[in-house]
Amino acid sequence: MDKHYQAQENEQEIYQLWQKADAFNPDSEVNQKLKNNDLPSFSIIMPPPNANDPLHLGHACFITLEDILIRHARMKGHDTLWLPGADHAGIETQFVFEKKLKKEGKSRFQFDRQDLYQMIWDYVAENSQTAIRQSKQLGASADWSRFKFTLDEDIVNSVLANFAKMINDGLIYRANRLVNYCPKCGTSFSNLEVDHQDELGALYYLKYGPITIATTRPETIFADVAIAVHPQDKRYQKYHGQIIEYQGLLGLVKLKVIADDFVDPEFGTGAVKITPFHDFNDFAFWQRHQAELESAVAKNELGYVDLKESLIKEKELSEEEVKSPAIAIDFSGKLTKFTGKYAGIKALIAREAIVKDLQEDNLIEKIDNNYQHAVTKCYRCNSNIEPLALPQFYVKVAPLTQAVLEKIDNKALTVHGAGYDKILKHWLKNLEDWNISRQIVWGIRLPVWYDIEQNPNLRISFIDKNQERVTGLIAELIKKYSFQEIESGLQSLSAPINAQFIVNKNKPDENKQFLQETDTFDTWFSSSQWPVITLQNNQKSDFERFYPTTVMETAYDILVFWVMRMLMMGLYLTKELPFKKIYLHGLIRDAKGQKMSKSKGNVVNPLEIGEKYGTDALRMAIVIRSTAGLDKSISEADFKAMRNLNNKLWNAARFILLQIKQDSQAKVEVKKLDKEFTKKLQEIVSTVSRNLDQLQIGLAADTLHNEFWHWFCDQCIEESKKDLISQEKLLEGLIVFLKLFHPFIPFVTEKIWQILVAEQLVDEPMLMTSPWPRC
RNA sequence: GAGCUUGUAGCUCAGUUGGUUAGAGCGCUUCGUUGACAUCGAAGAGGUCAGAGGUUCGAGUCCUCUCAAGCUCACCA
Repeated sequence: MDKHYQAQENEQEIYQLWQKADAFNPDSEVNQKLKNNDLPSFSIIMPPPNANDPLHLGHACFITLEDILIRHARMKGHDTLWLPGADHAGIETQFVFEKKLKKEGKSRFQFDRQDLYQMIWDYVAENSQTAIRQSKQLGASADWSRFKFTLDEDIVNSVLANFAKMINDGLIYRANRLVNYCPKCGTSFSNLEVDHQDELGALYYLKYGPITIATTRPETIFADVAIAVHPQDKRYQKYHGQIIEYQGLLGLVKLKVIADDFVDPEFGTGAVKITPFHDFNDFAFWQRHQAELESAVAKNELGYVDLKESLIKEKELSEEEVKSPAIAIDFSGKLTKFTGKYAGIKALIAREAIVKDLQEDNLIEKIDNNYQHAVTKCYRCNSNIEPLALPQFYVKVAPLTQAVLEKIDNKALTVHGAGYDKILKHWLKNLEDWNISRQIVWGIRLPVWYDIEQNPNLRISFIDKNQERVTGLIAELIKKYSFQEIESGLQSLSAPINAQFIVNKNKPDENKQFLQETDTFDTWFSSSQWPVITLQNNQKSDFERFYPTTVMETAYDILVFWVMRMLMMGLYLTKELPFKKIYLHGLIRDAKGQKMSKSKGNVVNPLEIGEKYGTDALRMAIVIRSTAGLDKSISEADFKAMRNLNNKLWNAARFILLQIKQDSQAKVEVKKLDKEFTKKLQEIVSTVSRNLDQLQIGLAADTLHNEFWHWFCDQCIEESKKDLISQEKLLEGLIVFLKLFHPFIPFVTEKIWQILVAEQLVDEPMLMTSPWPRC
């Protein structure tokens, strides 16, 4: 044996040893032999990394924690499965791909959806093997033969079938509401995917005839329908129910004054403009007061009536548009025809022009330029989110969250991680319906079909055979283009809220002209079913054998995105929660406790650390003294210290082997401290086992480290030199420590074990599939 | 506005159902070590466990309040 343990030389070889024995697969011979049929199965579904992501410390963290639990369970004799996978990560991936297109001077609008999908598929395929290869480098003992990707055909079929089931059960419905729309990303987001940032902006006090209102968004005034005031506010009581008139920027404006106690009389002037299609509060107001407002809007008695009148005359307005409130901003973030001369200008730029014109017309009372308020931002690209009306599919969450809450109250679930059980419950009690439609290509397309004869008002855009982009209503376009040309070049489709549709995996009738919905599912809609559908689409008995899974281990920051939704969907689909325990780990921070980020330049690459100090050192540094739910700082010194631990283990083994070889003829003799030694060793086994059973992984690692170094090495080995402890006991101790350490530092322990095998000092051919010490 | 979490050695953090003298790594001081390991060992300095009160035979651990830091959600016309 070398004087120092050389991690780099051994790791690959050892991983191959395990793979050759098929030791990750619960069905393999080695594992069947190890299995204790009295114990329940033990399974973990690996959080699927984004197929496009290179590995970072976050991955290293979950791989290490899960691998520890899995290796421990396997050695204990559970029927053990760790099922790996990858996620297509819809918006994330399409966003990265579009950036790449932009660099090449191209845009997604140049391609029809089939071509775009294929291009992204190829791009992802290039990178997706990297994550698998790197996970293996970290020692992950996952069963790669059961690997699943969210866009695998069988997985997609399950997601589609479950969508149909939910439609039938009345758990999914289509509704036309305001959504969080990012004009830059070109898609809507759920409430969980937007950020609120405080910004210094301006609050404009605009003169609406006799009433002055305060607003931050003057560019939306063209879509106003009413003014809201507080019912008790004496200043405005004489106007309740009245229609006020004044000369606005683009002619005559008529607005109805309505009392509603959502208005704060202390704020601004106590009067608010109501713009239903550009603000969530105003939309809710519109729904509350629709009876009072709708017919007046339809008869063009509210809003910028002159402007609308001229649009009607010029036949620029469809019947449907006349009947509902105006829309001032479109999905590209530009102003619409309802804004007259400002049409086609981007919202923020138009705001400046409009404010200037309002000032010239003396329609601004004052401007407060020091107004601090929260602006909603796209979590992906940080653009301003535009609340826009769009028909979307929603999951009705109340029945699902209720069922989960009942299970939690019945103690069917334990959450490990600083207070996150309470946070989970809070979310389940307050969750709003979930918008699952996304206007992107990279994802699972909704199995929803529109017959174009029944739905002449479908608004579509497609690439024609001359590679030109064409946009319009299907009823008009079908006169000029063949159905086939439209369908094959289709980019996007927007169906009105009253559209008739059929839910079916394939086109419902080949003889009719059906177009498929172009929206794709929110990535989390498929991931929320992950534990169920990965097991259902694997080996025949996997679902019965491994569901519900034992532990869901993941970072706390995706508790609500993923874990909560898996609970809801898993319970709905199978009548059982998808896991019994949740273990949430924290973020890994740098030595100063700062978040790692590319811009700060403090990102640690786990593979570089692995090369420098060994994968075992990396793994041990990540978990030792870590606590569920709390962040952990790691510095270079920590990796070094753990490298030293591995070397210490190596040298302890080397010493014991040297002694045994030297005195190979010596008689077996009981020494003075042998009995005490055995007792203490037993205590360590039971402490570490208990820690691991209770998911106290950081504590288990700390216990092992201290007992091995300061008791076994500093005391026992020294005592054996004084002839107080026998060699047999030391060897026994080494074997026990190798087993206890193996889940944490699998490579160095297995390497030492292989040396013991060669010296015929142990019976089991592999440490990985040897039984856990009895306690 | 509401909720959650954290506060222990110079730094980063453990501390298991409340139970001897509160631990580890790194750093610091002194000494040692040519036969396991300098990737080492021995000895040591360094802690009013944020503060105050309470429960208890006994509190770093449980309860209440205060202070400080961080995170999340909601509102913001």
